[in-house]
Amino acid sequence: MRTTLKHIAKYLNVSVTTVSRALNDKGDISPVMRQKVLEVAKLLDYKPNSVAISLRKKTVSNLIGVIVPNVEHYFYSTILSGITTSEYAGDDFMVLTGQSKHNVHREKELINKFQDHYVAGIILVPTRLAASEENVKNLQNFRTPFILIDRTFDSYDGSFIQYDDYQGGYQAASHLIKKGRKKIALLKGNSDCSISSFREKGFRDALNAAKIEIHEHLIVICPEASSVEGYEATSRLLAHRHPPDGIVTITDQLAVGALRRSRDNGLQVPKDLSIIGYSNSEISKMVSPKLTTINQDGYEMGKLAKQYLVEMCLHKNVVYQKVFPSELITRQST
Amino acid sequence: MRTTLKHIAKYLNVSVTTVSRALNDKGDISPVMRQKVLEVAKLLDYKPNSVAISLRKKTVSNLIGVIVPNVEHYFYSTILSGITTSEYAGDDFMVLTGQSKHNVHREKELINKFQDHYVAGIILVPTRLAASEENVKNLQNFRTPFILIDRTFDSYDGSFIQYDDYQGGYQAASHLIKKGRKKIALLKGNSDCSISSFREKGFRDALNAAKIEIHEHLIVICPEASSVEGYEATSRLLAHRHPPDGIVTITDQLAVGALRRSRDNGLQVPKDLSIIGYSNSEISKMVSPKLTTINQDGYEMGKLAKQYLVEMCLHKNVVYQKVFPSELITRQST
DNA sequence: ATCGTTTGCGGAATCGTTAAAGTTAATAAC
DNA sequence: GTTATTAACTTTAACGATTCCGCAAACGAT
Repeated sequence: MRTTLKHIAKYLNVSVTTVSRALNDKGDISPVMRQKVLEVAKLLDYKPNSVAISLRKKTVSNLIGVIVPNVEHYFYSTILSGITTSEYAGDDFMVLTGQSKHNVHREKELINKFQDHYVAGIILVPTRLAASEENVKNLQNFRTPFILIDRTFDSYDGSFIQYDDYQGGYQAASHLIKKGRKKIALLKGNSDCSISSFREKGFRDALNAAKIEIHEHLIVICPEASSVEGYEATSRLLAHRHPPDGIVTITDQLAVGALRRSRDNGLQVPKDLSIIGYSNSEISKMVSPKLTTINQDGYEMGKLAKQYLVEMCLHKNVVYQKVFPSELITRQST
Repeated sequence: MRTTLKHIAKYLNVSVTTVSRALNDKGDISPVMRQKVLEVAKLLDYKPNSVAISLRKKTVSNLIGVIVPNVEHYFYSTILSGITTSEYAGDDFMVLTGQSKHNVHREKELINKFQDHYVAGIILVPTRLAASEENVKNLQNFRTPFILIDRTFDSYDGSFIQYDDYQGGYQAASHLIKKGRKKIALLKGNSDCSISSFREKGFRDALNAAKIEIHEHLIVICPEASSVEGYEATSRLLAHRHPPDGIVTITDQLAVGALRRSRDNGLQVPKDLSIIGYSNSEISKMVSPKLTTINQDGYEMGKLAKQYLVEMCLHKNVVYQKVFPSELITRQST
């Protein structure tokens, strides 16, 4: 049997309340008694029962809920890793994990279940879809603190952490321009994906600033942003009368697909064609030539999100907002 | 405020006990009353408070704990994905996630915290280290049902799910032999890693069965099993007086490193050198040439583990053991 | 009519903890 | 020396659910 407050109380012949107060150092308690209780607690190896605490306090537990679209995806898994690795001092939070699988309905369900379990707070990596906004707005009606990672919404004024996607797109395009590329293609995502839109905007602004013409036929939508799609899109691009000499992509997966297709076409990367990825994923370092890419450190985002969230649980009504500057990582593919 | 049993009871002017019994369909309750309670419960949108249930019933909750060495690792993240994706009927289990980071101490800590939270059961992917055995033995002393994934121990008689590593090593080596390779190298892991040992045993038996000499200098230990190590190990192998014409590896990462080094040496894969990976990871499909590898479907393992665990929670003292046959996936690198 | 059994429900205790209110005894105040 | 005040506890009551025990009505058997 686990040691409870009762055991300690009986041991010292005091009331349970006294023991509770001593351990929490809260309320009327004498230093002498406090010391005695602490000793016995250590002696009996007392560990607070978090379930009972949750029930009693109704919401403040040492549980946080995390929702990512997909744990298999490297970027999301690094976020999760940053959250679950306890580097943050005094941090014994447990992490409830759920995958939305880019399904808004499931996302909502998970949020509900988290609240059932009295989570202290929620870290949410919203779905790529615009519909996630509804869930976020709903979440704001409750007192459960939460923080968004990677994506936000226009009118959103709560806590969030993200990378500067506009700047990332700008940087990627500028890099290719600096390398002397003139016909630059873009493999982007769906139009209702705000991240892709921001990157595209940066891309366009960079080309405009350098007075380089934007060929709309070189801008291809790849909904899944997978390597297969990248392969096929590149296939079509290269078959065109005016093929590109540079390709900007919004994921490393797309870039890897583009890379494979280029090689299959007998092209040399980066001599004939420059390719730049996005995310600095594991794969970007393993393909050859290694991918130039835009860094996105999910681990750091996750770590910071947890720190923020813990602070938010402690002091209500605090808002943390952080935009990491994007960072170009130059390797062999450009 | 959330609806509780009390609310329903007051609404119907009956006792809380009756409501509880009606909802759980357990104990003395008349069909008429049961029906009435169910209706009101739906009307008031009653949802059971899992925290209160946990506290009262002490252990049976709808929470399970999962420990993987590292969520960033693709194989482990697919396992986690299989567990958290609720494809299993009537399954509203929440998942507590923790990373051991291959640290036995941390593994133990996580197990303790899971038990603090009254998890119904635990899914454990043990550390690569032999020391994990201690934690598992300890776990057996409690009544918390648990199941191991990927690794087990000699005397272990509890539930587990794994792939046949011996067969995998055998299959990988046999495949290269069939391709006419004579000087076959092995990039393996540390000696205290049982998985690596099993694969090595399969490898050796396959070579022996085919009467192919095993050159000990072609067997290299790569503790991290990373692509960098694969690159360096291959570097040394190729510099040898009798370089290999085939390389068996225990991870796709090692194989990718080997691939890169081979190309950097001007060798053609698979013409001059065959390389085979292990795990059928994302990367194995993205490099070029695409890697021949041994399949390990983490998603299926995770999914099954959860099914088993749920059953184990329902009917105590059931033991599930499953060994998936290994499966060769032939691609371009051999 | 009487007794035992079954059926269906209510009351109260309980899980481990916290919070509000109540109780001492010692100290301070005049 | 009587009355406030305070410090340091204890008692009691929750949080939301389950479960043991008890009780009354209904039923069947003798």
